Amino acid sequence: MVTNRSAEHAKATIHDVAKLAGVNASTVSRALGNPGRVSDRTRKLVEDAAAELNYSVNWLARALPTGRTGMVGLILADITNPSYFEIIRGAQAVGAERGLTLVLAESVESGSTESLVAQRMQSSTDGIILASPRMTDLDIRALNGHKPVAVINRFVEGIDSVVPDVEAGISEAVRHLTSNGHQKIAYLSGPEQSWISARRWDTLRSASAWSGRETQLIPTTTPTMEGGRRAARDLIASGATAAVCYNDLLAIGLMQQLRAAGVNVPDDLSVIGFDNIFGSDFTAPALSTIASPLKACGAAALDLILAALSVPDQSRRQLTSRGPSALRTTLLVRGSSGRLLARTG
Amino acid sequence: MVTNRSAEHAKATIHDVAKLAGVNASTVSRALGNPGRVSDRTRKLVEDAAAELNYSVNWLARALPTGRTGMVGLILADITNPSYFEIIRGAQAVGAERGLTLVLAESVESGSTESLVAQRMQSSTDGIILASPRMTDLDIRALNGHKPVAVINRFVEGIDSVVPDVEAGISEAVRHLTSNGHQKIAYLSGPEQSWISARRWDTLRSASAWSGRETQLIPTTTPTMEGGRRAARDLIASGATAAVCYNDLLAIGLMQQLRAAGVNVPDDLSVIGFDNIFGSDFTAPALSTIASPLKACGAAALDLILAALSVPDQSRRQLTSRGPSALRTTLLVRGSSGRLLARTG
DNA sequence: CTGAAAGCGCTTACAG
DNA sequence: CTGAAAGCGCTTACAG
Repeated sequence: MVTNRSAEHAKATIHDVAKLAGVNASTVSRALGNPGRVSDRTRKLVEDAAAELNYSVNWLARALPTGRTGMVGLILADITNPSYFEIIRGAQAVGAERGLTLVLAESVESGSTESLVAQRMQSSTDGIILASPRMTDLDIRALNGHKPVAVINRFVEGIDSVVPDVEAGISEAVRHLTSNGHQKIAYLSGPEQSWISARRWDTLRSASAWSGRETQLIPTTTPTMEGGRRAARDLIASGATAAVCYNDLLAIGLMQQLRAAGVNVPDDLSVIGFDNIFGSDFTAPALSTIASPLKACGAAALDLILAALSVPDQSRRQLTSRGPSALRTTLLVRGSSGRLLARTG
Repeated sequence: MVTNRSAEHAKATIHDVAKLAGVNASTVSRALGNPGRVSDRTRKLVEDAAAELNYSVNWLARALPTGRTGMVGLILADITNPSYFEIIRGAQAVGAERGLTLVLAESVESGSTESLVAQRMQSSTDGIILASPRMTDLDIRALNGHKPVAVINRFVEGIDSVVPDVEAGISEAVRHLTSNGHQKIAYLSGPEQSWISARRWDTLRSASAWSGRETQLIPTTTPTMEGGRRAARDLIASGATAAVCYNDLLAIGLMQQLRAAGVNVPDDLSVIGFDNIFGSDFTAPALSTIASPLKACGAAALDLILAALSVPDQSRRQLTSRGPSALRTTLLVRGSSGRLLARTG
């Protein structure tokens, strides 16, 4: 198969339409953009000419004078990680609805490349959403200088933030574990630069302390299944009978390695994940997890950008929730957590 | 928390840099863009000024005269579907490497909205990748008029196409099933407009016929887990003892419903999926599936765009492969398929 | 090597 | 209601 994509008719511009319709280019612009600021007759004329020439606006060119690109950037730490898919979906859904398209980029878990990518995106987007940012508060605030920025899973002073309420889900989890006889709870942590991981750990620790339970931090190398597998040894050595993980990927990898090591879940050890990602209910046993309203977070972040765009120089909001709300986390008890059997001591 | 995002210093332009450096704007442009076409001394001058003003190029403005936006569009049928994640990853990876960023959009399985979205994207991207397109060949060719287009999972005459070789995986699957005693094989189909689904069905049918096996098409409503659940009844009624599914989502949903109906997989019925998506090995039993090199497809598509961009008006290529190659499909036998036990008869 | 000019495709006050 | 002009921030022949 051999074909040529010839130059054909170069794309029609506003001037071609103007010539065909017998009006000025500025009139074409108005007829197409602000109908109502033009007579019905000329609007019809222009529309017909545009249709005949198969004209469609050049969004890039429009963006230069207006300053509006119609795109919003979404930067993720790792495109591979299914936790982000729901965030993408949520943002994409409200974006599509409001005529905005998403521009995707990835920081590969690095604060500096995140900074770079964000800077590059800045000129071609109307705003940027940072999902689980790895860059410093300072850099984030600097970014916010020219175009609105919204962050997910982190509070940054002066920046629109959407953070699900972790407390609800974590205290449910602690209650669930304590009522099932667990005395020592481990936390498989996320990346060092992750604000939300620190937050989850703090919350878990205080909730456990409040119930008189011991707790231990188990560091991990990466927030992936591989990271979970590698942390299994430390977990077993810790003597904890339950593990709450920074995310489901860690939890799933952990379960794989535990099984390989002959540790039964949940009889010997309870495992609880975070996020309720796609597939977390496929595992055997199905993974208990603290569901995070990821989709709602994505949607909320886009809403914040939209709001900042329509009312510029306004005070920033921070979205989260106490009590029943779209942004609460909740515990999903499935098969991987429960009463301690084998190693009760 | 209340802060204001003040106007601050409006973003520095090339003219600000020019003034500070004491040169003409065109010189700044050259110094920053084509170093070498400028004296070392002025280059240094310009660079210092740019650094002092924290100047960074406006990509939008640059795109207008050059015609290069630095973005490539990727249109998916359904962002929700994990099958696409690897395509995104593959494209994203080579994009990042070559300084291109991905713009994402979704057609929600509709040819007409796909067309619309593609048209809108056209002006702000250097090229467009259609992953499993739902639009007509005609529309795709029209799209290709101005900017390069590449399609994945479909052959379109005159358009760069990347299609994994389905035959390898499907004939492996048929061999696997026949050697395990299956006489009748069903195919749970994908969307009507899906070229690749038709292709898979054709291939399955002829491979089965060649082995003297019967085959039957089972239509589905949507290529999702829900669609798989809904197709279970028809499958059971069909009398087939093995089902090959258009994708893993269908297969996983199907397995859920079969279990609910008391049908044992794989003893009563073998199930084989397509794609090897994330989580397909979490199921119990783990899903046998025909792995598609999705990531390689995404990367290949981006490569084709890049090639078309660097050598314009060239003849189009169609990537696929016979024999050992990055674009072959292969059968992954896991727990959901095997020898017929219960209903052998 | 560098400056001045024209232009990329659009929008938007400003007159009339 | 409509036209002519200026401008968005950049690039790139064209002179010199």
